[in-house]
Amino acid sequence: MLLHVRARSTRLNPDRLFGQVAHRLAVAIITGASPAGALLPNEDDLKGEISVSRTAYREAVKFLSGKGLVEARPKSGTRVAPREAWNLLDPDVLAWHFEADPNEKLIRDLFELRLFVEPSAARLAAQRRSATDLQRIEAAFRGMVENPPYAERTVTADLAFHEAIFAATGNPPLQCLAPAVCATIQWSLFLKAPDDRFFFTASLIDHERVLEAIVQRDGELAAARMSGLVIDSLNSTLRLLAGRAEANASKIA
Amino acid sequence: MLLHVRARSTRLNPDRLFGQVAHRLAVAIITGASPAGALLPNEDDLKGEISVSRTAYREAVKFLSGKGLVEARPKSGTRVAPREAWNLLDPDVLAWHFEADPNEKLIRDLFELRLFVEPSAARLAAQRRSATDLQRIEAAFRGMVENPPYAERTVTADLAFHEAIFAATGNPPLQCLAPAVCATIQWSLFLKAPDDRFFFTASLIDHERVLEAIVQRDGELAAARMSGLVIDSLNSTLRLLAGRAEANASKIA
DNA sequence: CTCTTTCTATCGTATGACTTTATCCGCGAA
DNA sequence: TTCGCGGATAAAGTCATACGATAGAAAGAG
Repeated sequence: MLLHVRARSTRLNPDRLFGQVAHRLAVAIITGASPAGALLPNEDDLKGEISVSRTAYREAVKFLSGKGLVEARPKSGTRVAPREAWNLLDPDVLAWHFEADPNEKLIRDLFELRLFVEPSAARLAAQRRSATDLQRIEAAFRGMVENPPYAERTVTADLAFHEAIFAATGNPPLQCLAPAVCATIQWSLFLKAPDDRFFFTASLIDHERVLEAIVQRDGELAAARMSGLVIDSLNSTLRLLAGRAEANASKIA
Repeated sequence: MLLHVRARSTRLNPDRLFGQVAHRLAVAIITGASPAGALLPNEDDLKGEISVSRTAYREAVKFLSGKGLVEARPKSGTRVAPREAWNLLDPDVLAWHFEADPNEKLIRDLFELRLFVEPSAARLAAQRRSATDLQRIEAAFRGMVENPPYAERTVTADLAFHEAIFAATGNPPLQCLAPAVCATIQWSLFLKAPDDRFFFTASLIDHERVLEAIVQRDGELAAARMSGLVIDSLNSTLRLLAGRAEANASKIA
């Protein structure tokens, strides 16, 4: 199941050659085609596998090593790092994951993480938001209302809504979780795209209630409502995943 | 105030030349010596500035670009990325931050993040821990008890304690926050090192209470106690920071 | 069988040439 | 004057090649 959900803020330029190499290697690693501890194709041999110079290859490896996916030790070879070392919160790594192996466990784990951080972020946002923070959140919400359900611009607005809340916390390390959260949302919305409007309306109401709490500067209320939003979103996403699994099962039978 | 707290799990090999270059660039960026949007020294010009080949320099840039610190575009040059793009949760970036500019705001923000995620992590750990998970947590706690306060091994055990709790959640994306949490702890312990034993004993009790709740598989209790632990730790760290600021102020006066 | 030496494969670094691309700037048309 | 087009240009990107350093394997000595 290969999905092409483009990451919102990827650091990898796919136009560049090294970027393509990095992408190929990353997908191979994440799918498990190259298991942990496996040696990557030798820097000289790789000419045969993929026609690319050592320079481009090495730069790709450096890029991946920064994300913990590979581990290059002099002379002994470049090895795939153990899964624990991967930076699963990195936007690129997350995007590759969704592309390569978007299993339910990952979705659940990410929603779990959302459930831990987004309500807290909403609380802080309600307490600390500046006027411009609020404008940004409101503008994003309007974008969700004024565009058709599941349209490109609606999704963008949804992501902007959540990102703006993180931004309003004034906590840069916390804000670094925004890309991961957005990637999760984006992927779950992608699943729903062709679905009926019921969830969309419900989600809209959830968002509005969070916004309202932030307007009122009511931190606890904002946190509680954000919890509700995330839980609703998780439930509908899981239902769709179950539907998919069912469809696949019947297709096999 | 340059501190040399070595990061627990850094991906950068300081023995290698490109690693040193990456480090230099990173510190310059994080301190603000190279402000956002600033051009990095030209790939050809840099020969004059630092005596290193283009290859090594480019690999350093690739490494940093993966962490969002810089952004290279043909013709326009390699620029320092805006602060929002930095991955502040990356172990390397965090380590550079502590080394370059360990200001109080960052500490507060990181503790805030801890306060959001660690209690939740402790809850999950209590609910889901396996026997081996528990052994790991207990072993770490023993390491804290059996070694002298603020000794190298004690600090390591403290970090291992928190990391083991994250590991016990069985949620890989959540586990990716462990390095950031550990870096925070490590830095705060570094501050306290020469300090009296009162905080240490208090902290030990906090840890023991968390452990106990996890043993009992009481999620809510574990979460509550972890909150207490983090808050205690924050308070003592802030007190020490205040003490430092005072000392500095009186030194100036 | 073990220890030591040698050897080789592989990464790290350096260099120069060439390619691609985005920006700038000037020209000409509307 | 303004706008749009296109070429010049500078900088990053890519490639090929070469050499150094060393980890780990293989071979040899005891």
